[in-house]
Amino acid sequence: MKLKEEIKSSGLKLTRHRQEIFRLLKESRQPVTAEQIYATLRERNISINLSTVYRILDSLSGSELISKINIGEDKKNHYEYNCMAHRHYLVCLCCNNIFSVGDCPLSDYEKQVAKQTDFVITGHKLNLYGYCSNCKDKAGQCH
Amino acid sequence: MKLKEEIKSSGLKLTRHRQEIFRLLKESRQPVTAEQIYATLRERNISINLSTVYRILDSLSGSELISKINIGEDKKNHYEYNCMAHRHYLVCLCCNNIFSVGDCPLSDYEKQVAKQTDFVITGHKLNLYGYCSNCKDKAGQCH
DNA sequence: CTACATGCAAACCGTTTGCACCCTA
DNA sequence: TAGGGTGCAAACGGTTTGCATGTAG
Repeated sequence: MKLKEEIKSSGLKLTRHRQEIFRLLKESRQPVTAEQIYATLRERNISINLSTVYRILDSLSGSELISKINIGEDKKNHYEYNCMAHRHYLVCLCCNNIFSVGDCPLSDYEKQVAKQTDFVITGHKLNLYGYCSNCKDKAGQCH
Repeated sequence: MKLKEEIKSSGLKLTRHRQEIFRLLKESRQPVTAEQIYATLRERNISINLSTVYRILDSLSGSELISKINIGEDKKNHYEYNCMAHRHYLVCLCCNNIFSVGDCPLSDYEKQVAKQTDFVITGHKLNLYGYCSNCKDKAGQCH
């Protein structure tokens, strides 16, 4: 489905800003923050307010067009196009970029923990930390 | 080692407040937030300021007596006695309490992802979500 | 024309910091 | 008594909100 239809069919009004943000997320290979989106749009001479960025991210998440992810290292949220797949994240401790990983080794483990703890387990989050291929050689010099 | 010695031997001055907070964490079966610590101390008629709680949590973490954990669901940090073991967390979506889990199934997976992505992986965080044994029956009624 | 989108400024909430005073070692 | 610990109030940073105006359908 085309970008515009995706937005419309989720019941949201089609706005210049919504299109730009949704496109940006759809084309980005990595989850990004509200600030990053804001900065990118302004570089492209698209005038927008930060709170509008947040509101748009909210409405797109509400319609499940994108997902909000909470890595928790810094306090900033990240957002990515919602491909409807279960994902894990790879966080670079040097450049702070986040990469998505598709496969998941955990279904057996969930069952095992459920048994041990008497929890009903409904999901999980797994983040891996390290140094990406760009940063691995300068690991010592990072923040 | 006794509580007081643990604090002293890490180079920190021994204070009423530090003792109380460290003891509270050591005795708690669950990771807790700064606010929870603050509230508990005041219930016990120990007068303290929230910023002091944060400062003590900072210094205890700095000395590795406790660890700071960043679950990321709410934006609050949690703290727990540092048992020096690698841990994962079980978060109850109803009462928001956090439980620690000891065992970890991920070392093979780390190697596999490292190969696929050309990352140097240094660690990971795994959180499981669900309903604890107290809450599992009222899952529908939670926030 | 109406309901939702937006800009702006102010509020929010968890956490941190500056400064004056206090107390442990 | 010196240097770290503490209370208080104010700052901080990411995010949210109230209100007046703008715009898509």
